[in-house]
Amino acid sequence: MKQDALSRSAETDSASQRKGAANENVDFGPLANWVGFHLRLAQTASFQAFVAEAREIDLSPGRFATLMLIGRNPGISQTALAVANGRDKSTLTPILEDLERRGFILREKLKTDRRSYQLTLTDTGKKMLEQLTACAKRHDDNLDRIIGVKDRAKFIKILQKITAEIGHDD
Amino acid sequence: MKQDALSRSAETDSASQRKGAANENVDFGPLANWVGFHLRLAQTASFQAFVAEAREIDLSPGRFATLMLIGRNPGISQTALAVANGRDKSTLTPILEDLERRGFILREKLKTDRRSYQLTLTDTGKKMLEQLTACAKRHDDNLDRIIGVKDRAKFIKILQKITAEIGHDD
DNA sequence: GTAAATTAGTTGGGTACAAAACCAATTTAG
DNA sequence: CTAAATTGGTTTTGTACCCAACTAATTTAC
Repeated sequence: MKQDALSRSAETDSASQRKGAANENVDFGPLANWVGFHLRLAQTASFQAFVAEAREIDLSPGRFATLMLIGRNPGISQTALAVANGRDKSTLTPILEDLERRGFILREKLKTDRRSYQLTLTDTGKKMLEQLTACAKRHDDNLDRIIGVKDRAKFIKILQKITAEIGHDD
Repeated sequence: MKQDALSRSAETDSASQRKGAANENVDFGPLANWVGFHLRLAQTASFQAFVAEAREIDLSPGRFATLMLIGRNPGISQTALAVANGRDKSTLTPILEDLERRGFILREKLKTDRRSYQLTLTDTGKKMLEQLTACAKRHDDNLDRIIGVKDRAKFIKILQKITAEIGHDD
């Protein structure tokens, strides 16, 4: 029920004298019931799976969300993009540079405010976004299968609630 | 229903002439329904909140899980620890070095297999673990309040299912 | 026995991220 | 209009992570 890469090695391992700290027998203590811990594990796993799914295309999940947000909000600024994306604006600098270099996006200075950029997708970018969308859909269908259609909405709602409310010690 | 960290800043921001790409009006497109995206946002938020909660103590969530696992499984090896922790063993190298340097853990070579280390907590380490446990409990209670006691078990179960099943394309 | 394969841990190279300090353009106060 | 504050974006610095290549210890094959 909880086989990771580990159980494989335990089975492969004919010698049973594993010294008390093998995989299945690890005691997680209170960790086993802590949301944050499982959140991290699930996020990591899902991320990895996405990367695998999108292996043929050479664009990470982070890039994907970025493209999607630009596609949906043409003219968006880097700061707004960062906020929507839940990342620091400084994180976006190299990502956007890369996306521009690869010809997926355009960065035009605003006439009215020459500090800020106006981000839009190029045609190539739009094509890429379509590919990625298909790919992400496959990935998400997988998640659907695992979560179950019935619980999905509720699950997402809880995730959103966590994002919105935690740390905002109201 | 979908306020992120963003809405806060939008409220703080008295000037309402945000130029069309502000926070609330961002169109997330299909992203809004994708589990992976929300998983990332929630994980990041939860992580940040933990760090804030544990600010007085100077130990990150990752360190915390590591300490807990060693405390619960004295003598565990670095590799087993990495697996349980869902991280690469190479990631643990500097972390364990740090924990050892700070006097929280002991790393003893096994007599029977001089390649591997046997990890245990020192008394200081045990004290620290207790502090952290209390701190993590506060953090988790917060999450509890957000998720609701009723849904918590189910939520965790789904997270585990994702961790276990995704990528194992059966 | 020695050679090949395996295993525990480390090192090096690279990505993704945040925080703080910074620059330049713009707005606000006086 | 000028000085101060604010804002959009970049740079720098530091952490956390993975992967692939490596070393040393141990096991397996012959």
